[in-house]
Amino acid sequence: MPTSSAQKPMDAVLVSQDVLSRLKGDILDGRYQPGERLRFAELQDAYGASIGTLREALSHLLPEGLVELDANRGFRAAPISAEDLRDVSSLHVEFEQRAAEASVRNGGDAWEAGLVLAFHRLSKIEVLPKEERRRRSSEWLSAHRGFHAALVAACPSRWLLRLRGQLYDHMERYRLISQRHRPLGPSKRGEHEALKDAALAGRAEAVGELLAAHLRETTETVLRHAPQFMPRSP
Amino acid sequence: MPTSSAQKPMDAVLVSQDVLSRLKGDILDGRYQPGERLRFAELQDAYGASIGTLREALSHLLPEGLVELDANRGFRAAPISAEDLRDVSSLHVEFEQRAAEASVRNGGDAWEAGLVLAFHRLSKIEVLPKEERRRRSSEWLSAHRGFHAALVAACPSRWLLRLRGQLYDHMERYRLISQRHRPLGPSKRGEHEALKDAALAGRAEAVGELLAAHLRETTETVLRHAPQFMPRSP
DNA sequence: GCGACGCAGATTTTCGAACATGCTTGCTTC
DNA sequence: GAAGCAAGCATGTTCGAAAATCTGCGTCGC
Repeated sequence: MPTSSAQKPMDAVLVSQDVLSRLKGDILDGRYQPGERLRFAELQDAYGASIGTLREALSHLLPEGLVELDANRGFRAAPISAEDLRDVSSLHVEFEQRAAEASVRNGGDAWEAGLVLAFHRLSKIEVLPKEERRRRSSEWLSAHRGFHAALVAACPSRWLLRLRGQLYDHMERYRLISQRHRPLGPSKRGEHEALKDAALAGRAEAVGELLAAHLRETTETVLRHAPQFMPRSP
Repeated sequence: MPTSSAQKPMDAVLVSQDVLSRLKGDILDGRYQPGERLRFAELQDAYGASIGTLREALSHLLPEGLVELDANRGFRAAPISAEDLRDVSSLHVEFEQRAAEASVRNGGDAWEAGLVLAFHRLSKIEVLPKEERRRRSSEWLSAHRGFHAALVAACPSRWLLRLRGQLYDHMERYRLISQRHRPLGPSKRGEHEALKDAALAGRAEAVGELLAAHLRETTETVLRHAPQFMPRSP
């Protein structure tokens, strides 16, 4: 059941786009239990859109693998499993690494500026005390996403970026779901800074290795807490 | 403009699913010009479904990258370019190769049976004279898709398979679009047979290499004819 | 003559209601 | 008492029309 969808403003031009981004955010947040049925009546209350519009948004999420549909039984939030997590993670690490290395090798002034800006934004939140960081978690989420996006932004392969994006979403979902069942971990500001510095120094291979380690550690943490929120044993 | 959507029966339980598969097929076929606007009035005539249902199907195609949407201006068939083709192709070759190798190493009896069956179905069409093959191209298309799907079916990574599928679709689109501007090439029955034999013999690496060569050659052919159907120069 | 304004017409976007389907419950029957 | 059936309810699916938006064209003013 949806606790509440925290977002309220619609910056999107289209209602369907607005609903889509809020719905997607809520699924990534774990506001809907994996496997939980997504009933239109509840969705209408939560997002204030008609059934048709909701259907459109859910159909968009279908090929991304965030919801599932069985005929005449409606939509469900996609299930999770340790096996799926390992699958997603291993591909995500690889893609993120490849995209980042290509990005560093290809990046120009605009890319550097974007990276510095994104790091600054993220850093400002990560230096705060743990309590404050927890309160502003949605801000951190957006900044963190922005930083990693900025890092790979100069990758010339549009398709690598697109696929990376899909995998990033699913990893974020696992991360957020697990975070509801464990205390907030320590800030990773140091790792992000090292990433930024190596990237600006043009050390593509170093960036790739730092990134892989950074991501793998996160996956390990999530897997370690898996028994608390996963369907069956890992 | 849609010449005509050849399919007629709806085997799907849901109208929206039926419309989706027909629409997707027609876009892959190049029945809609890349970049062409997809007007609801025409779509209603062609598929006999309401606007809402069509919108649902188009929304599904959005994250797959087969259509694009700009606010209040409707949907368009995704554009194509030589650059995009090279991007899609290089990732597709790699994924197909990795999935196939993993599949061969992992495959059991059911996989072997499926592969033999799929090859048989494909082979029966590919041995026909060129004229006959041209007439039954949609049958060949389905059989060809089935063969390559059977080859990678035993790959244990669901995500590798999913991403491979997305790339396969886009490559098929380029292949079909280019085929409207060039004569039908020679049958590739030999290559498919070699692929099947190597796979059944468990020679994973050989399968990967044969497959990569097989796919790269197709891409080369398409690129060679690119000036005839691509927006600007290759 | 040129540009801005504004009125149709066409098109997209959104909604609410009709229709179909699946599920549950209570009844009947063996 | 249990199995099978049927009616009723809940839910998903599809449609057609209303509201909002854009586009093209003619007109007016400078």
